[in-house]
Amino acid sequence: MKRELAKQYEPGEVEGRIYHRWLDGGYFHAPCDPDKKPYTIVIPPPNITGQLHMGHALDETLQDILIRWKRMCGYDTLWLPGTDHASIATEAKIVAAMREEGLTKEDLGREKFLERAWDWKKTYGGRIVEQLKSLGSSCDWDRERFTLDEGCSRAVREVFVNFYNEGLIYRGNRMVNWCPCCNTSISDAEVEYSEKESNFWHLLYTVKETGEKLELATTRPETMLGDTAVAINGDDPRYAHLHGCHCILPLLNKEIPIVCDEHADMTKGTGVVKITPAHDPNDFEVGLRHHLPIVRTFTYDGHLTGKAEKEAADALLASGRAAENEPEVLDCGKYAGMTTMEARKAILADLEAGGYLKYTEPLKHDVGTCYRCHTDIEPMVSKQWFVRMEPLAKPAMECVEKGEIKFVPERFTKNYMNWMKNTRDWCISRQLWWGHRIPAWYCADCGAVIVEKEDPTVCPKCGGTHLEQDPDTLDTWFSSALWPFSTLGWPDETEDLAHFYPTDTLVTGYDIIGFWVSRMIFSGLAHTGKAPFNTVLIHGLVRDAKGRKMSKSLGNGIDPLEIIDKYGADALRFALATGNSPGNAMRFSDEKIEASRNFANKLWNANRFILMNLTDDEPAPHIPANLAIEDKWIISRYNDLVHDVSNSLENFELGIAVQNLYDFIWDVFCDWYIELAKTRLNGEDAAAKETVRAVLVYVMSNTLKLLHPFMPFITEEIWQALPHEGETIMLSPWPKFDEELTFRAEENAMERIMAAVKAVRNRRSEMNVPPSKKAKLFIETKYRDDFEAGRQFMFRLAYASDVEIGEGFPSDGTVSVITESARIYIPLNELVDIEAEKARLTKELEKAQSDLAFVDKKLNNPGFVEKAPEAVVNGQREMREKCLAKIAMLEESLGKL
RNA sequence: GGAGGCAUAGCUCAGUUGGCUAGAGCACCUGCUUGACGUGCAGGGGGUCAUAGGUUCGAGUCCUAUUGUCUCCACCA
Repeated sequence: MKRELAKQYEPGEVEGRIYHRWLDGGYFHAPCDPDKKPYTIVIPPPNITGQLHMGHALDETLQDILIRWKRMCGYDTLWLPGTDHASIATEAKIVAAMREEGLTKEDLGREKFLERAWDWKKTYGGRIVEQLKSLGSSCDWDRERFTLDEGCSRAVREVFVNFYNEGLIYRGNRMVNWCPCCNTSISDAEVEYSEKESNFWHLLYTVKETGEKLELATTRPETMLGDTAVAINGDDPRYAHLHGCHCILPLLNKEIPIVCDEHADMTKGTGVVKITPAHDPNDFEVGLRHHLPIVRTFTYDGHLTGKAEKEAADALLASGRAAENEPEVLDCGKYAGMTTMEARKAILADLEAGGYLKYTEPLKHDVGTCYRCHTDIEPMVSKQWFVRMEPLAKPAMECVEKGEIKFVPERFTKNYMNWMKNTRDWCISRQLWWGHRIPAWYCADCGAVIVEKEDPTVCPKCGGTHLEQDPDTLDTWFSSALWPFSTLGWPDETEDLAHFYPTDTLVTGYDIIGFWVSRMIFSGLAHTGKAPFNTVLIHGLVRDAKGRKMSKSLGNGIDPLEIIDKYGADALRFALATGNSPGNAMRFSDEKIEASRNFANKLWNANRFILMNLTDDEPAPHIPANLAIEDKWIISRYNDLVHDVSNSLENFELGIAVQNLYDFIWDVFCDWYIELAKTRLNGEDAAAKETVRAVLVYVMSNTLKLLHPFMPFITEEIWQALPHEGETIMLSPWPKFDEELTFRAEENAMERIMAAVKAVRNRRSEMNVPPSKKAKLFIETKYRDDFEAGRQFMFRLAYASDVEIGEGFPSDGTVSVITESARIYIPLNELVDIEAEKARLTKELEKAQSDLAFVDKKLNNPGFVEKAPEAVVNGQREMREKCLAKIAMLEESLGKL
């Protein structure tokens, strides 16, 4: 039982050993026991390409705290882990690696490419999982999932087909955000805006009918070849005479109509706008309203279109199978094949030469970029698959309005609602290979579109066998949206699904409320009829010590693995939980992690002390008979701690729970109780020794349980070394607040003794009396019993050589120390300066009198006495009594001098 | 343009439904080989809680405005 512990805590040696013991014990596995209440969290699946960063570390720490706490509370607790295939991110990395070898996707072909991708997943997907383990995450690894595994893929297919049949998924030509670097469409949510320097180019288009020059400005002159109209506002008096007229498009000498549209804002610029339906989201809408031709002039990889592209498009249009809004393609002639930037230069040069460029105005504006590669986004009309959002968003908003899902902190509800309200149809197809392939087939014979759960071989319309599957894959977030139920076996009605779904708490950063949280909510409601979780706990981002976002480009990222290596996973977790309040950003600094490491070490040493005092056959934790006053005090304080920590956890106030634990362990237990305990431990009374050992073990082992969710490794290691019952602290029952363990009278008595100790120390320190110089203490008090009980502590804690409790002590050659409950004379003869004593006591008296005045002001206010809660008023009355007592003693002492 | 956060000690931040005269860590100053710990112990200095109003018996906490700062969303011919 008894074990020597090292002088300093060495996390490296402990953590791996303990984690394996937990794994071997199967403690993380949720049994799916129908008799127990479930508590479920699904992990936000990290990307397989990812490396553990501080954001993950925070996210996982918060989840593990909740999970370990609920598990100890007796829930059938499931923390379901897994990873995300991260289509764009992964594909981009593999393509980049292939480029090193001089290979392209096309060189390999789809099948070989996917083989590579799966190899990649095997290598790196495992890495992030191992990193999660090093944090101490108590995930049920038996249930680990991957968004592209068989089950998740089946769920994706089910959802796609159902939505398609319900008309909630459709395919069409729409304006999408195109990334010419990733070569794929991306959703609105995936566009990031950043400010860039550019220009307004003021162009002149000639009006055919009047010959006048119409001035308009553009930031994107390279799109002008695709202009199919010029818009003015119908109410604009400046251009009333132009209704029904036409412009001659420069360079192409093409006639295009002047249309009246509300999009043209009279107050901006000249009030004239060029309309390029194929390459601008607003212009696309204008084009639809006025039935303008849609003329595409860019290729999907960011070049200007030429003869080949035009011929292909013409053929499609001629075939009669083109979808609605199928764009025409322009052969851009001399500009064909140029990149958009090259084309901008060439076209501007030609416009200037032709006298069509009036002037250039410098401008800073926000440009949309791809959130993965930060290439400028090209708005393009393109044929894609979309999810119709309006019918899905409605119930998703209602469910949050009705409180079925609660955001913590609440203010993020607004964020969510805002996103849901403004969202447009979700573009879900991606021109990528790594992902869930769209389950749609096109019949080459009749052009039918077939969307089915099983791969079709024959066209159901014409019986033809020339079927071709859509080459595109789905947005990564399409499968993540199903994560809370696809991972539990949906669409099958599994036991896991019945028991663990809906899940309970979702923990994530505010940055993916739109990407992920909202999509899980509408998906859960649409497919399972239930909200996928009841609480969304939002945390902020982890920033560096200067408050900057940690990022690769800044190179200021702190690697959590290095921190674990140096300080231990417990210290990292504790640092991340400390001072963390929901939704707020937190900075990570060396001081913080060092403070946490020091705390772990403090805890470790407190237990070294306990262990070195225990006997070889120390009994299991229990509350012994014959408790001393200080035992009742610490047990009562501990009991309050149980209440406070439990309460804070219930309210997701993890930072407050951590603070409570820190203060109790360090200030209350170590700095006071252990010191108080030494008196008996070093004494000769065997029975008293037995009692104090039992109290030390009882309070410590239970406090370890409260701390366990935050610092799982060290608490397990110490708990095992102490007398204990059960295999692991992980599965020991969470302490309960017990009315029987509240001893307020003893708490008050101890407070009086401790106040006296502090006052003596303070006085001695002020007078520069070293601890080695002991002095006798004369104590006058009306709490005689309390001080009799506490007299023994005066020797150790207040440097007393002797203690006398009584009355009428001499004031000559002594200093008097006055607390609310006692006057203590310390004979320090040669050190005493009567004048200084007078001055000090006078100052204290003034302070006490002003304190009294402060209290009286409140108590003399009828409004306060009538309206404030009784407890608050009584508190003030007690305070008044204490002030009066102190004043009386101070006055008496001054009188004696 | 819309929405939201933050503003508290030299620094980084807590402060739970308004209720003892505002706390912690770090830094700073003074003591200490106190038989668990110097990653420690004891003591100390340091804040008119951004500004101005308001509600209330009572405001760091709630409301309004202002200033500074950060973030998100939208728009940008």
